[in-house]
Amino acid sequence: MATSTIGAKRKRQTPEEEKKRQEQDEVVTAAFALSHFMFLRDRIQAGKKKKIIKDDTEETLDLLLRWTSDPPKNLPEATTAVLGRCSKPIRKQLTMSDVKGDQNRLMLSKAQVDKNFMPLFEESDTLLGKEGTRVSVYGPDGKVHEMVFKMWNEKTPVLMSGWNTFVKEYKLSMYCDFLTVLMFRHKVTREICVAIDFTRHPVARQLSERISKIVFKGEDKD
DNA sequence: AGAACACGTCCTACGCCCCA
DNA sequence: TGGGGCGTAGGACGTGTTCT
Repeated sequence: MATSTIGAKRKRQTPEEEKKRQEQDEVVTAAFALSHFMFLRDRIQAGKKKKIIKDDTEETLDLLLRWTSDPPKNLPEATTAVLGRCSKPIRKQLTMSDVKGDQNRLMLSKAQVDKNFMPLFEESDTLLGKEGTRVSVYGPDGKVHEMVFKMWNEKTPVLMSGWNTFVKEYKLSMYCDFLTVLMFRHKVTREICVAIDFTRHPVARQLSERISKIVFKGEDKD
């Protein structure tokens, strides 16, 4: 029941297509409501302890393994038109801090950034500097958003300055939205760019360490 | 001047690894 | 086997900047 956005093209829909789309929207809305309900229930069950109940179910693992084993989807034309040297994609489940309005940042896994993104950087790039690197972020629809990619304390890679707008524009939600983040060099300008797609899954909780490891770190295998 | 926003740092939870 | 140390990711919160 995952709904991906990459490659989605706007075109006039027949009444049947429109009805089908509405049905899909209703399913997604229901998944959202269920996610929110389960999140609140978990927080109540967790009580005073801040411990978060994580999703460690085989259903979720199976769902995500099928998602990550999918062949790469088509990028929007606006992105493929400028696609130069390209990194391996990083996948990530959105967390509370990623979508919190007052944070305006997307935290990425250092291990995956080091492995997948760093080979694209050159000495002239200012990633490790205090100001970070300005990057053009291509959304699922090919629209470009200007953001800053930097390392905090030389250990935490974050995407900021514009991330908040991105979250609002695509109505991203914690836990149920999963990002595919791809870094590449612009074919003409040679600047560092990022392409972000998101896929919505019926997942209501943060993934357990076990599932994260299998699904995300398993991708590191060459 | 106060509110809102953006950014940065610190704290905590958790997993992994090593050693007794 | 289990406990202590360490590293990492996520979340909380403080501070600086901009806006009204």
